Amino acid sequence: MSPPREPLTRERIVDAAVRLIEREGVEAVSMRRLAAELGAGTMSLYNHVPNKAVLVDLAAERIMADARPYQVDSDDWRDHIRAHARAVRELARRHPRAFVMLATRRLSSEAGFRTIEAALGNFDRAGFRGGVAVGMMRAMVSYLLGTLMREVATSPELGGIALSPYEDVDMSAFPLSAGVMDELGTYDHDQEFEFGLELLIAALERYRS
Amino acid sequence: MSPPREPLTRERIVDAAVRLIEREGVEAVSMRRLAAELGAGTMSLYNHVPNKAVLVDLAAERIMADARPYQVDSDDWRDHIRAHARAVRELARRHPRAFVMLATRRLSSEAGFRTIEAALGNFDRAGFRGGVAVGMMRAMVSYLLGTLMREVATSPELGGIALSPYEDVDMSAFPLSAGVMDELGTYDHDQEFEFGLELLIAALERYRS
DNA sequence: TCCGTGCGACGTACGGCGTACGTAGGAGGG
DNA sequence: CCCTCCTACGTACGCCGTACGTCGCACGGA
Repeated sequence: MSPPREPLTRERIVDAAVRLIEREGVEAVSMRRLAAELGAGTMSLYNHVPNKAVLVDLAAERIMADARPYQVDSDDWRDHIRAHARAVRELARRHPRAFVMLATRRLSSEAGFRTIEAALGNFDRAGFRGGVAVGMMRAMVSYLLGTLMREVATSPELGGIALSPYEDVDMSAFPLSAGVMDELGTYDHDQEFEFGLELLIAALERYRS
Repeated sequence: MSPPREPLTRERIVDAAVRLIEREGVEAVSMRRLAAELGAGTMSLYNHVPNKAVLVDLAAERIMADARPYQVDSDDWRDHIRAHARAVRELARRHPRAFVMLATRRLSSEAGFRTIEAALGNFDRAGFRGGVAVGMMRAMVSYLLGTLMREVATSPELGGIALSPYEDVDMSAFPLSAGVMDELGTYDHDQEFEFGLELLIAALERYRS
């Protein structure tokens, strides 16, 4: 009568963790809850995973592995940078609840270097080498990290702010803000992402000449 | 004999929370620990603060209030933007353990609009108005958020990574990375911050013409 | 002076957490 | 047939946030 329970596996545990993270965020993950979701005893998990921290690490890695290498058929370095940036954004949008966690975490050396190498390749194509290329890559990473954190934080489908922020503030003290109140109160993430991206690319172009 | 205990106050509680956050980070804050630090019973705190979440909010606000308006004597819009950016960085460096929390949190409308208004003023000086100015401000905020998160996360004095990351990775697969291994393994936050900042300013200049 | 009355401090208790530790049962090899 | 080892699991400890009830004290009015 007892259905032969699927045996516990690191695989199955990490899967469950990833699902839970994507559904309710990292803070919802607990060993007890995970075990319950798997129909197992809490402590059984510890036969496959040393502790919660590395379980979360494993889940983060699994999600990271969902980053697909970008595809682009162009010789223009700008198109490569655009495609790379958009691929990162795609990852963030596929896993909004996990993104902050991913961004905070140190990536595994292997995957990390794959990304770094690709980025360096793009800057190389643009004519940037050595320390300058590293600096540009880091500036780009910073911008991506920042916009995407903001985008994820303001996406309404996960409790992000709706606002309009001018509840009980005396706007007469802030004339410039008042003049762009409509723009301040709304987000067009597609357009904003592209705007910032083009801004940075323009800066690189200018740096070249 | 008993020294007349200083009475509990919202003020004193928030102070203790701020100190604890700056010393050990938000995750170290607990009502029990805070009470112990104040020589009071745990539940006494609830006479002055409705729950932990708003206590942390209050602490965040108090830290935020430490943001000093920047000073600069120049008519050049670039200098204003530089000064503003550096002021934000100063705040992050004064409160590294709290910065991620601050960045994640929604700022109080009043302080928020003061910052926004100042930023819009700088873009106005540069000749940018309306939606374009808002877009630029957001791009700038994204960059600041990103670099400073990275800077704080990699600052060694709070458990940031030391690395050199090439533990057991086969570097021959990543020739470009291998070529800049020294640069990848070290951070000069001052220089990197300024580099990215100048990059963005250059982009704005180019956009103007 | 005495008596409410109200407020701040505190203890207890509940349900949750991560996990150290001990145990039990079954599978596989000698 | 027995021994070993691996996996699953229960119990327990020390944390957490906080609902709730109580107690003592200061203060105002009679």
